[in-house]
Amino acid sequence: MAKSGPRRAGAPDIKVGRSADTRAALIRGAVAALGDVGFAGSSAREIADRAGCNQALVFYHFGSVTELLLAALDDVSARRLAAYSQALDEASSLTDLLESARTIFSEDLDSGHVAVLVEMITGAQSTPGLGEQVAARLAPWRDFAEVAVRKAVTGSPIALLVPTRELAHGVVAGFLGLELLASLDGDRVAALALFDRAGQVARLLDMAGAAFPAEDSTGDQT
Amino acid sequence: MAKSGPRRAGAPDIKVGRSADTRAALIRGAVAALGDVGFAGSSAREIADRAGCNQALVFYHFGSVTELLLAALDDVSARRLAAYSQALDEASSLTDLLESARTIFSEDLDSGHVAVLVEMITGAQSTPGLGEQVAARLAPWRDFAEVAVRKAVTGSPIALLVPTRELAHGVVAGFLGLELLASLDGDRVAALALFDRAGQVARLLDMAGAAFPAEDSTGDQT
DNA sequence: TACGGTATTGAGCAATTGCTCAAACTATTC
DNA sequence: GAATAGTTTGAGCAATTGCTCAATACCGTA
Repeated sequence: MAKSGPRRAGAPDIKVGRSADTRAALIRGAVAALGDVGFAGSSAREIADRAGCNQALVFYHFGSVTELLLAALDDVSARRLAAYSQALDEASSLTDLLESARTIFSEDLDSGHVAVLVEMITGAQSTPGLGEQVAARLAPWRDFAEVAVRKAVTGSPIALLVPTRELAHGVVAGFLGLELLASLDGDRVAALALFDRAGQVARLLDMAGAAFPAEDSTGDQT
Repeated sequence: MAKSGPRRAGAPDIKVGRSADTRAALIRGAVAALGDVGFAGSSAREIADRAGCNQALVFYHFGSVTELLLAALDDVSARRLAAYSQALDEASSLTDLLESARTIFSEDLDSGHVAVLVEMITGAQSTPGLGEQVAARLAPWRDFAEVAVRKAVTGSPIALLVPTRELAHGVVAGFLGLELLASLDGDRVAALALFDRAGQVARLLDMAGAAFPAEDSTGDQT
């Protein structure tokens, strides 16, 4: 939660007091609940129990369960976005960037942050109107993607695609130990994409060749 | 008013009279409900309304809502699997097979069958134990994959991967008009896979070259 | 027509949900 | 200590859920 900057306006200041701790605890409880029992199971009482407080506080501080879940999404999304942005800034090559993104994503997986994104994206389907709100909350990722594209060379927003593709893969492959889909490891997905788009392999390979001069030598761009 | 007839259509008002008809109507209602209001919204009353019968019939015929949803999954899965299997039998080449699979998948998308699979896979997460049952119901796909692998040449279960990859893509990209992810069209996903796995491109290309003697017939943009 | 089993219905129960509310607690300032 | 504002609590309401059940409509058969 890097809140750097001398003066940063824009964040709506809420009443400061003991309530800040409660808010934080509720958000942490929401993140934990989303990971453990999913979107459908994340009721006000479930979250409040994990936060160690009364369920009425959910409505006192956030107005509704949905708003609390969106706040949790914001929290996780901002944390992830900040990490990827920093990796983008510090990367000296695409290979470098890819490696950083993969490390960050792995950490996010362990911490359950990926689960929060997946649950909010998928769970929003069951609540009319929530999908648009989730999309709005994730809008900063698109801005990030544009920056990443400009910093990259090929027009492929690789820095964005890494987390989103992994997310897409995780959504299906990670579900409930579903053997069929879980058996599709990354290599097979890549192989599929190749076979599925065999007609475009040559063109893409040209691009890949430009971006990756050799397998282990890092082509430097910036 | 509605006459009984085994005509699969979108009209949800079906008069029930006999047991078999009621069962079929309930399954159709479940398929429609899963597509329209998702897993969480597919309650017994919601499904029964779409089937034009009383909600108690859900429990009379299927024992529980979950069993009805699983029956709907079976129905859709069997239909899809049969279509893909026939395409696999009749295909004279992998390119041929790929084209057939794509056509079938497109039809499944329009008919809402893909939505049923997605909803059952994703929604099962919120019900403890349901994930394993969904996995068990989808087990025939793995057997199909093995047959497909044997009939193919490269060891890549392309006929299976086509629907599952499209499914994975659709799960994320199709969600609620989520602009960020929806902008990831197939070409970009393929491009990502290439960039992400640049080190394996050469090996995979060799396999592709063996599998696709003449690949330009797909008419895709080059 | 009467009978017996099947299919269907509406009412209703227990549990859970999001959410409200009045009372009670806490911390700060007089 | 008292007043005030902010925070927390437990009870409770209306709606919805999965599911049960007794009553009844339906249908083939005797």
